[in-house]
Amino acid sequence: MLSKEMTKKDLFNLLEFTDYALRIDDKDRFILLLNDIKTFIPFDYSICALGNTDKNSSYNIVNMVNLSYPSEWMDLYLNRGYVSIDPIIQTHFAEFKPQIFTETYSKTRNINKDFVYISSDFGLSDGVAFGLNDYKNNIVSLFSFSGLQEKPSPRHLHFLEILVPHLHQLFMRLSYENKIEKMDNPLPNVSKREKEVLGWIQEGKTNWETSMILNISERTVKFHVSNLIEKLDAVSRGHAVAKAMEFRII
Amino acid sequence: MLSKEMTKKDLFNLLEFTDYALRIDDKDRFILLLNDIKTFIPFDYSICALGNTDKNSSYNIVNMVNLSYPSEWMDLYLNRGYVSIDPIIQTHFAEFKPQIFTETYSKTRNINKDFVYISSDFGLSDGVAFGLNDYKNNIVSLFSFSGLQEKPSPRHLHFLEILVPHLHQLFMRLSYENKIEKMDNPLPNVSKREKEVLGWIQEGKTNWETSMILNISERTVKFHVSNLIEKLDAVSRGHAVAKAMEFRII
DNA sequence: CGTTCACCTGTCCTAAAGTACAGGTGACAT
DNA sequence: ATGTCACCTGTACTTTAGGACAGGTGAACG
Repeated sequence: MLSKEMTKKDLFNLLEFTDYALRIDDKDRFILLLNDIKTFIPFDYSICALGNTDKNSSYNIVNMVNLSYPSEWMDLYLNRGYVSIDPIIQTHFAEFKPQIFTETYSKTRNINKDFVYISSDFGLSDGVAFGLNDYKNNIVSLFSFSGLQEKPSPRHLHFLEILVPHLHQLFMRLSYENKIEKMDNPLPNVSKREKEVLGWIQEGKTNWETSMILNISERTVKFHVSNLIEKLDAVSRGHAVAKAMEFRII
Repeated sequence: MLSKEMTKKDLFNLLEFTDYALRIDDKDRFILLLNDIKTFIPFDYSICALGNTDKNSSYNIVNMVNLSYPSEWMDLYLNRGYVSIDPIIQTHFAEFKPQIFTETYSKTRNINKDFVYISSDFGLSDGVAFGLNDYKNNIVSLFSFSGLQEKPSPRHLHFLEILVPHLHQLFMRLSYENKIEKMDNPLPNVSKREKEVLGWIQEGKTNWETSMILNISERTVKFHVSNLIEKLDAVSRGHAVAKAMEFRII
């Protein structure tokens, strides 16, 4: 698959890109990196999402990072529930292969005309969508680049083929580390003292032991634990620790 | 840093390498990948390790994967505690930069002659050591390639400079996911039923609720919980869940 | 100056968790 | 055939946890 159209400089740039992808550790730099793809493929808008796929072959988007899609379009998209009629999304989670928007649109029957017209109005008429399927964890990523300044060429697709696995891994890593907030799922706001208490619960300390360690009364520890259980929407201290660990609060 | 000595084919191979590194998901393939580095740099022996560094600038090796170092040498190395006198290790965790064995040896004062002679007997007289420092998590990786068939050239070092970050990330990921067993820390052997119970504790269920779910008596649930607490070296159900999550048993 | 919020403390009571001791079964391997 | 192991169950008892009350302080902010 060593394409002749790729220059040595291209390959070097790609290699540098993969190196950056390893080192990035926050959402902001992730966004900058995604923007850098413009040096390979000229596009105006991009967005990426992680979707959970479960056994009954349905999906739900758990994470979405909008880089540059117009906010008016995003509002429309989310409010009108376009996520459930978007042919790109549907095809992505069903067939799971790279797509060129226009090709998918022309293949899709019963397509929602409004969706196509309005997206076209926003300059999103053509684009490419790529992603990876992590079968082990039932997670699918989707990277969408739209507002292309030229028709997607095999060279562009080849670039994406190389880049997307790195983007996928990076996106997964940042999501897993809660560097990217989940949709409709803001992290619980746990205070400093509560985290301390949580830490000692995690170590298996009883309320009394924790009270001795922190030099406060046992009652106060119980108070913090109660608040933690409520904040974390848990039913017991053990549950609270488990959820806090899931959220990577501790 | 686009070296002229690098051919287009080299860059392409490196790019393919980075792609493989993303997809690997078990220790065996990790070892195969490390072995593939021979196509870039000819060596006979290699080994890699992860070390924990704490505040007081000491270190301790937590993970080690020996690919091809002679087992007799490894036995000697571990039994005689060479890890604490090995100049390569000491320099790695102190100065933290790529090393060429012979250079480090010549710079090191009070060097243990036995160590150098014996390692030389095993054909490990020259080699290169690379690694990355994850300051955020206080984890350092070390990749050591020895028994070089030629003197390490700038080209070789450049290859490693590109490869090592990918190896580091892969090694970290597999260790984190417990795909690579920790040294002297075998994973507790938790039975299937115990895992079920553990899962429900994690969900915050009480013993009685769990007994209803699993169709067994509450006493039996308590029995399993007790065994879990013992196996996981915990002091309470909450602690057991926390430890199980750390070990990635659940 | 009132409001909000993190933090702290108390009593009383019930529901869980956890421990000690003492058993039983069936599967599978040496 | 004896042993090991995952799995299951019981009674009786002590310790913890957690909820329902009802308060307190000091710091920050508008």
